[in-house]
Amino acid sequence: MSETKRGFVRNTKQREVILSVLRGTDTHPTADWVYQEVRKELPNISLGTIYRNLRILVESGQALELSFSSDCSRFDGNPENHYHFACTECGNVYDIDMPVAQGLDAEAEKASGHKVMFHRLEFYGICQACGGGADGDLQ
Amino acid sequence: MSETKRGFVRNTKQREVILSVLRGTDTHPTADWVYQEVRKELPNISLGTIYRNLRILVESGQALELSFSSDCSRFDGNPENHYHFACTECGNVYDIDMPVAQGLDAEAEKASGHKVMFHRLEFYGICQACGGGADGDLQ
DNA sequence: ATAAATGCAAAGCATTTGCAACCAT
DNA sequence: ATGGTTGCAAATGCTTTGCATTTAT
Repeated sequence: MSETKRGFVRNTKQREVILSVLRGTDTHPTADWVYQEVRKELPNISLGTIYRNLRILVESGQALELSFSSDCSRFDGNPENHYHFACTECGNVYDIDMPVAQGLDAEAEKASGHKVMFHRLEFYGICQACGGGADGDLQ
Repeated sequence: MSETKRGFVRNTKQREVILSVLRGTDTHPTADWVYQEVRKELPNISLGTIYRNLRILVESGQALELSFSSDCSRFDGNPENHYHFACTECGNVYDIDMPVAQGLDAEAEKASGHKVMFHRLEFYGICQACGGGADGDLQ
């Protein structure tokens, strides 16, 4: 789940262009959009290279991936809005019993100018079962 | 993107069992896990039926789907943690310029007992371009 | 020279969909 | 009887991967 280590990384024209495309937009593009864009400069690049490099950029902290922790949807029988904790180690998702901060919606609405209906909040870290206690502070 | 309207919905044994399986666990199962579980009671049910009914349950507010707004990953060239707004109408994702609430991590850690490293917060609603102004209150 | 990175195509997976049969209303 | 629902299988779409070749070091 966490293959964050990579011996060393070579600089390639492809990765350079991908990163500059990513930095040059605020549209939170999909991999395919990046592909189409990069192709204008490197017509022979392949989608596989886009994916491989996006992953490298995310793992090395140069880009953010916007998606839920899991690669597939998970479902919750409790339809009321509540928060979740996802363990980055084992992938388990837990409910968090803490009050929903409604004030955040108003704050975001003022900051963005968009009509905010609700929000979703997920916490990430190491769960108790994986050795990450709330007060452990192992590292 | 929003096919929330459905003429009327019939009650079926399949949907009943799916909902009870969903209500009977707190593991935030995947569609496939639900499938395996429901199969113990209805051996002939198909995965397609699971997916169709999970969608109905989510659309009718009886269950929650845990996933990012989009069906595919989106990438952000800004690697610093910040919040996003996703329009439920057009699917566009916008950055929100508001301070990251670090206090939330401590609160979640206390409430959950897990070691929290960071959190992700997304707001949902109607963006300005789709007619949802911050003060509009159209409805 | 050496191993990382690429392009290409095939494969993998989660999810959706077309369709004939079925069944709740 | 009507049309929503199902089971099945094929299809779709995003993402990954195997491999021979290229290329940064």
